[in-house]
Amino acid sequence: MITNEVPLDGRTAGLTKERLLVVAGELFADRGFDSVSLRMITDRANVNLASVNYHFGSKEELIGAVVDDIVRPVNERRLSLLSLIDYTTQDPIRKIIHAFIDPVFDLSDSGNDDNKYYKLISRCIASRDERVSSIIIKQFPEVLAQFVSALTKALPRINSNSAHLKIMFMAGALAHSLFHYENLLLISEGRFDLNSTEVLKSELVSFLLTGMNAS
Amino acid sequence: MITNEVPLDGRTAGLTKERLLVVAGELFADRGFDSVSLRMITDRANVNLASVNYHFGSKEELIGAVVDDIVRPVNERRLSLLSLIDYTTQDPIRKIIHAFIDPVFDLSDSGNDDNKYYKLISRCIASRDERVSSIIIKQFPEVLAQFVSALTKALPRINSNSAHLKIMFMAGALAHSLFHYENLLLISEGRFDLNSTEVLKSELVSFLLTGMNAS
DNA sequence: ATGCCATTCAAACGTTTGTTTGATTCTTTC
DNA sequence: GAAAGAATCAAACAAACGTTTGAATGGCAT
Repeated sequence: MITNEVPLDGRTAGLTKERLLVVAGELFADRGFDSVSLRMITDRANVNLASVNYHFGSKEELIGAVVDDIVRPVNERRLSLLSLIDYTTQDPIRKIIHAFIDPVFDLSDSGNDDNKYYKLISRCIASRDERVSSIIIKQFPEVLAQFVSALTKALPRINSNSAHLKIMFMAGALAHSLFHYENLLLISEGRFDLNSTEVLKSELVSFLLTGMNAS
Repeated sequence: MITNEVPLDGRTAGLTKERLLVVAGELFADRGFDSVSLRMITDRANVNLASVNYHFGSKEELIGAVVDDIVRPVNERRLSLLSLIDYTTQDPIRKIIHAFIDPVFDLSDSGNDDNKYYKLISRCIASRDERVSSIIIKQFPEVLAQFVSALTKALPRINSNSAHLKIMFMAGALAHSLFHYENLLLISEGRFDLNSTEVLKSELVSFLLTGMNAS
């Protein structure tokens, strides 16, 4: 047997590919997927235009890689946190909510509030772009089903329809507030003292907590 | 004085412009603003390609007209409903919520659940596209401020930050659930008996109602 | 040193995009 | 009926896009 493993190892390789992922993520977060051209990405990354197609095959696959890179770990962490919940203890609903939103807030870029990860993940969650949502949709039914199941355990009286909808409400509130967090700061012109997303998070949790318990 | 009013009256005029607005709205609702080309629009509307630039000046202004046509009436109706609230009576919060979401649900296209208006307005509300959000942002601070004020009247103990955020949570939950309503039906493969958006609406109201009252 | 292979590069490709042009058609007004 | 102006039309425009090509580069094993 020949060692066909690791065909592209780390001589200088991986550097360009990595840089493309990072830069593309930054630009996508700021301007969306369509408005960003490959030339913007490769210029800013100081790599050749053709390297996108060389390393990823197409722009669509680059988008897929960027989206998957940020969405997959979030969903895996969500399911992981969800599986740890002990429904016999107090306040399982609060834990369900944290299982859903914490992996998103934990994407924080070293406490920087102008966080590219926040914008990018909220763009992904709320995306109406077919190329993006096809990736989300691929993972989300499993996530959705698990959270519906968890909600049913925590609230035996809830029906499936209601549980599904409540998860969607939670996803929407999370994505929307996270994306427009900056705008909120601007609109308020200083009157607003949300000096960190911690305030946003705690407000969101208490909002969702009571909402989940709604009849 | 000459009658310079009504320079373009209704001989045959207005027909093409109207048709463009309608068709563009349908296509934008389905595929987003970027993915839809002027040729798709003019072909489906059976009008000449150049008529977009003739009647609207540019694609961007067409988008603006479509968005404004659906968003402006909604926001005006919201403020109108809000101004009618008597805060001395019972349950003012419920009325605030209805003032925010009813004008959206009332866009219903003759009871048709596959509603282009729902998709379009939720695309507008949750849009991360600069061309769209610039229009939304132009109107929203006033709407936001009024609803924050209303919330403060109904809940004297609430602070401004919290009120701002809760309005955003409401907007996010509304837009997200409305847009993914169809997907929810698909994912559930029939187990889901949300046979009308009425169920969605009532679930949303009760979710928001308790959320608004959260400490 | 040689051959090999992954990577990079400049250049060009073919499409599609929004937009503009100039002629034509139609309606209204005098 | 003739002049005027609004609206429509086919055609072409320049620009930007994602993609492909073929040569050049560089490191590594033989």
